[in-house]
Amino acid sequence: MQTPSDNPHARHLIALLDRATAALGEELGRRLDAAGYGDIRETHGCVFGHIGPDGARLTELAERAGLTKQAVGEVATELQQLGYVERLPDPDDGRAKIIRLTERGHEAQRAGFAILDDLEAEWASRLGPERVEGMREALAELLGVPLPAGV
Amino acid sequence: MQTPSDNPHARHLIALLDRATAALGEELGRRLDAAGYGDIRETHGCVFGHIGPDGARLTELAERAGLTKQAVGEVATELQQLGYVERLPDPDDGRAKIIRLTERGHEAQRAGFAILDDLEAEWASRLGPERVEGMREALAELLGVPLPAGV
DNA sequence: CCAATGTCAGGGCCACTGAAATGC
DNA sequence: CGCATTTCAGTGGCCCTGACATTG
Repeated sequence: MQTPSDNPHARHLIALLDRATAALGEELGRRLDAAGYGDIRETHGCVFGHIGPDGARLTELAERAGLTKQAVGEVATELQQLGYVERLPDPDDGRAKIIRLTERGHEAQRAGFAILDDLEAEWASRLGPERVEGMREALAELLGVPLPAGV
Repeated sequence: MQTPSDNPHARHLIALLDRATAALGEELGRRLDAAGYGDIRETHGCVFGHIGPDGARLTELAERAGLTKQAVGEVATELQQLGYVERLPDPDDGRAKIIRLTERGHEAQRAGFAILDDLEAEWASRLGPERVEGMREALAELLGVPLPAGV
């Protein structure tokens, strides 16, 4: 199954990048499921992936994820019902609410990040660490994402 | 706008790969639009990206794209209405139909591939060709996509 | 009065599952 | 008859635009 390479498009970066993203996403989902987080889907990444220990505002999350406030708000509501986040009034701004991970939310985030680290390590063991790091640096440079010097 | 890097997730390959895919896809759309193909959307790639000069069966396209026959069939119907493909009965198999690019369809496919080549060349000029080729080879190896020796 | 925050309502795109008609 | 190919019908996920109440 999956795309055979009997067509020229298979070599295009957009195809390779897309498939690689999908491969990581699917495996992440599988392992999260196996780890007891079967109710977490890929969409939820717009919250888990951009929220820090102190929580964040909806607007902030939406900006970081490149999505609308409405879209992220819907995800936040779902994660709230699942018990992964809570909404607290912002003491400094009556309009805003702080979206914060619950204890279980923190566990899920750590589990997800750990799985992603594992997957990258598996890639590194297949390709050699330099090639994986070369890819990360190349992508970060292209996208303008600063990678901290120390790792 | 776009994802700031004030969170650890920004360094994860899945985030970088996803953003890179989106960046290429959006720019492809913009340039196709500018080239007079404003009615072609990203979804159409499941046909344009996997169809050869002799056309292909629906089942074949679906397999290559990793989508269901129904999904690709809907795209094919839309592209047919737009005049980019035609459906011909398969002379060897009464059940099947051959989906083939029309003349305009071929032009569009060539235009799209040329734009993707241009975008990759622009990346190469920013990063150095070795780094882009290194990325392509790394991804192809990870995904099991054989890259032809020549090039 | 204007801007920012979050939410409600509605819609569109996309790809899925299920079921059917036809031909091998 | 079993299986492959295509298509019709229905559904759900996901993210959008627009409008609104509330607060800074």
